[in-house]
Amino acid sequence: MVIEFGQDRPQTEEILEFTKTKKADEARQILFEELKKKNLLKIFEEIEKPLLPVVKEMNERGVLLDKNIFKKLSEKYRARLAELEKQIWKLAGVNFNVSSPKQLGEVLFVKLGLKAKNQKKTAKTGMLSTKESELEKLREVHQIIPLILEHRELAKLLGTYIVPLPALVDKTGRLHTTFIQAGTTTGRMASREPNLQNIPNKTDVGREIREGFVATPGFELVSFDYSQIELRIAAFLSGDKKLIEIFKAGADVHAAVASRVFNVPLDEVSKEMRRRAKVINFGVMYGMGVNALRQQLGTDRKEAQKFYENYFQTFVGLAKYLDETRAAAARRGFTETYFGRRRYFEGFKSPLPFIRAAAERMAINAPIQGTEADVIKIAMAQVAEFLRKEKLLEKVFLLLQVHDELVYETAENLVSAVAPKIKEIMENVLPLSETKEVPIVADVSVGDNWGMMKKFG
DNA sequence: TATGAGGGCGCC
DNA sequence: AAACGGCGCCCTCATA
Repeated sequence: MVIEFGQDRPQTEEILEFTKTKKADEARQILFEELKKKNLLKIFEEIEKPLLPVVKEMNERGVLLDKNIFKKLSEKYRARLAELEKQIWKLAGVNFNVSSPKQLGEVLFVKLGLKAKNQKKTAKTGMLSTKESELEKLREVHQIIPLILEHRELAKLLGTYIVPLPALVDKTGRLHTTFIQAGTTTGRMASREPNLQNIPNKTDVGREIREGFVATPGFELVSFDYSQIELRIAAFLSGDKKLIEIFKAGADVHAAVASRVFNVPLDEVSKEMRRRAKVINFGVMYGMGVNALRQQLGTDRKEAQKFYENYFQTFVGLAKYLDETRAAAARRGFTETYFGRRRYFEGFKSPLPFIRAAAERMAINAPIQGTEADVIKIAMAQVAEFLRKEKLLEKVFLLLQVHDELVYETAENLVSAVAPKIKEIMENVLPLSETKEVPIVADVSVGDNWGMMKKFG
């Protein structure tokens, strides 16, 4: 029997229907047989099961919001948005809904007649796209463009975070998401209603929103961030000698990669060289091809091709690993993380090359992203166990998990004692003996709110 | 008024 | 055209 559930939180009735049984006990048997068959009992018993109460507690604790901050931001950005709209309408010579891609496209591409040489079209309807990367191409062409981009950013943040979030807090001012433990195909968790795994962080405006996520009085927020964990995982999964050496040396990984690929001494690595290395370092783990690389780097095809080749000629172990992962996934129909978590694929059976290529990219990413998910899940449960043993359950609370980051709320007087312990637990889920000596590192920061955190230690 | 598709974008 | 993995949610707009 091939089980294809595709549901992250099935109700009991749905489980019974799915297993075609009437009794919960029988359904349980059937599901465990399936786990056994897929070699997933260990993942369930050792990673997911101990995590169940931890996720439950995290959902129930919630995070305190400062409504005042949201109110101020709301007033400020509503006003700015109105200003922008007025200016945009004036420059366009017509009043229209700036938030409507259809109307905006009409204004930009027909009325104003703007067009860059590589203006992309949308996938389904073939209209000229107004997405940010396309508008960037027109930034210097017309003064309306920067106004639209600012409008986009503010409208997004206002509509998605600033207005909705404070309306969702409970009587005590706390906001509760639902973390879904089995929310993704790779093993990562998901967060819903609201999603607290995509709170803005990139721009200054975005970070202001994080300042509204505050510590309970008497507590501090303490955040632990795995540093470049996916790339470290790629290094030890692939066994790539050079990449492993880079991490063992503990230097700036993107700069070090640039130094190797461009064949220049570390101190001669330019900003641009580092930027390019960073793009490909990330791209590799997503199965990026030359074309996507070219697009991201903003270079021509030839240069991107050369860079791509240099990269894989430098990191031959990584190249070999990626090839083998693709091949094994196609042959077996699934991939496995370091801990044995599987992801199954249908795409390899498809006659359509595009579908098979998509399956290959997913197969490249799944073991890396999935191992990251395994590691942080193990850490969450181990930290919880530590807090239990040390009788710290009323002093330290896990609030959020954001894939490679854990945010705890810690009684002020305990931060300096507890933070190093949590850091240590996180870093030793995988000891050096299991990572081919690649260190797993977590950076710690502390603050009264999530927007202004200071490096700890 | 409710629903789903489409375009778009926030995070890791 | 898409061409880079994993998510959830917003607004618009057509349709029921």
